[in-house]
Amino acid sequence: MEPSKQELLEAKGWKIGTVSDFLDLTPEETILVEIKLALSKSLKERRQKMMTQSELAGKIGTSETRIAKAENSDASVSLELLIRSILATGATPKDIGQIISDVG
Amino acid sequence: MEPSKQELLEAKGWKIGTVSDFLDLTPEETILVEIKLALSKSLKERRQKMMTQSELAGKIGTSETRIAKAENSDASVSLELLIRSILATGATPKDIGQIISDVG
DNA sequence: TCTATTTATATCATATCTGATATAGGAAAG
DNA sequence: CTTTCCTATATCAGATATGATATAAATAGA
Repeated sequence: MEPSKQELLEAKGWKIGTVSDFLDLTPEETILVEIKLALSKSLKERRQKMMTQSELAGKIGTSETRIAKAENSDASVSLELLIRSILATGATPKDIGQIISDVG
Repeated sequence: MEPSKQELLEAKGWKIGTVSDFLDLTPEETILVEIKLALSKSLKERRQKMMTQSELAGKIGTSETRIAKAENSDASVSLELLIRSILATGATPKDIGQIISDVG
């Protein structure tokens, strides 16, 4: 994905469904973005129920900064960090599979 | 994940279930590795049914080289490239969710 | 209010991942 | 044996993601 296209991840409050109309994303790129947004949203919901961003960061050896970015769909956060973070909330592969399945 | 731990991804032919005994992986790290292995395996199966590595590479603007590495669970391949590759085979979020759910 | 805690944003050097290139192995057909 | 096509592996410069640090903005409680 090109840098310019990752900018949509910074459009935090935007309604999904309008993003691919605004930027010229292929269907596959759109799905990938929606998967990332869904993972970010789920991470925030799961994490808030049980611990602070700092605590979660400690579990996977990263910083509170990066967890905040992950939960806010910052473009600098990879799928890998999103998945690692969600796993640190106790999510199972089934949980993660469900989040992704629900995208579409 | 530390570089040394990514080496297990190079243990291509190994039986899953023995890897976390050999390397000192946390349960979360083990799950992440297993997710990557499952995605690699699924990518290869799906792609082989419909096109060559070069054709798939062309669809997402990468090289045959990287698709070969993705299908062989090379440690240099990110989750992002794996997902982008699988999407290029026509996989839906439900397909991908199912692959990950099946991990455990 | 003040203070402590949590979350968010910016910057940066380093680490990791990338596409590209070169090259070789392997399989199928002539 | 060649040739052709497909796949695998190694290397590398440049791009992207990383953890760390600093700082500010919320949020909550006294």
